[in-house]
Amino acid sequence: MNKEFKTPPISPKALTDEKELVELFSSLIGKQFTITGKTRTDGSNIRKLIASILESRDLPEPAQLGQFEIVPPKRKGVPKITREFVDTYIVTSGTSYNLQVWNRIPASNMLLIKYDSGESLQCDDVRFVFVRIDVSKSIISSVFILTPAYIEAKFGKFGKPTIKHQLLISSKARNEIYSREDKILSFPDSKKLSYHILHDYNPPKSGMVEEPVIRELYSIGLIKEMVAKKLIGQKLDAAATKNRGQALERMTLELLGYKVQENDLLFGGFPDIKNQLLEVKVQDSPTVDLGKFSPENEEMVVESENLTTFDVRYLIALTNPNTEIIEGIILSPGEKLGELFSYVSDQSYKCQRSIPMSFFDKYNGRVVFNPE
DNA sequence: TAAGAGAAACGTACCGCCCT
DNA sequence: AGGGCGGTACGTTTCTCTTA
Repeated sequence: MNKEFKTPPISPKALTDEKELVELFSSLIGKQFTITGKTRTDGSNIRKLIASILESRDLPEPAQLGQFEIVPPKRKGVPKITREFVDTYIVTSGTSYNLQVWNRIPASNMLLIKYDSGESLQCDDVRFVFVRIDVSKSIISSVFILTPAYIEAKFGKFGKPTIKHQLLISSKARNEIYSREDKILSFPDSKKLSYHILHDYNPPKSGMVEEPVIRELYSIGLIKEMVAKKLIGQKLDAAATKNRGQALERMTLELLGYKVQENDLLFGGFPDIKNQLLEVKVQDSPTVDLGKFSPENEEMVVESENLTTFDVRYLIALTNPNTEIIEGIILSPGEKLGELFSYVSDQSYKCQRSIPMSFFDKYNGRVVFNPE
């Protein structure tokens, strides 16, 4: 996408008005667009397509450097097509569309661009451009230009922001683990746990989703022997579950002697195996998605036993992306993770709003702005 | 300064629980 | 039963840093 789009317009008044955008986008209707199935790629292609339409004529005049300030750090939450204050979304099939807005509260008046003139562009000024694809014909069937206020008025408020923490394991660290004899990098349990937990195996007394009791937790050393060593070289069959995280969780549970129930497996609590205060993660890219909880900051996990994210044991399986075979394992209490790997500094969050597909169906073949 | 490598960002699918 | 909501998974794009 043209770098020009990154510069905001000289003034909010310079933005192309929505009526004109409707005209512009009308050329897209019926145009061929083939979905690759790679979500990130498709989203990017849609953005490029919209950008190409916008730059087919004169863009709004750019703001001069130094006359404005981009408020959020690293321009997080600022619409990608900043010059026109447009974000693009791709709508395909299904019964409802899950609109996910990243790193800003969509309908708020939070500042995104602050001009020296005193003017500003805010979250609620962003224009949402939805491109609806008819997947059976691989064509664009309609385009919607909607404002956050309209979306909230019509479909309800956006959900609460949900945070996602990430951890990075560099290829250097990964290779160091691969080069070890047993392919396992492990650390002792936190002090709080170490005095009480089990070092010798006894079959579990309770179900995997039940609150843990310190005295019945298996030590990291024991987990290493019973689980980690056996997992090395195993293949995570992604086809079977479509979800390798669950495949790993299942294998771990079986190795520990827990009865595996499908429902329990799908229960997305924290940590995954609550009864063992154990979180299992699969990683083949450098990024590990930690979800809502992160041991970057100490947070209470089990109130009754005073256990925190620092005590949670993380089992991270390093897989070969080509073969899906586990080639290394990290076993560490949360408190140590930060010493070994780096946290993504500021977390990202998103706000969601589902929109029934019937809404998009109503305007087939048209380009509309805040219809009705 | 350009290319390549590494780090970071984030778009979309999908899932289960909860409420109506 | 069905939709809304909170949440996770996945993996590519894109930004940024490093190196030649």
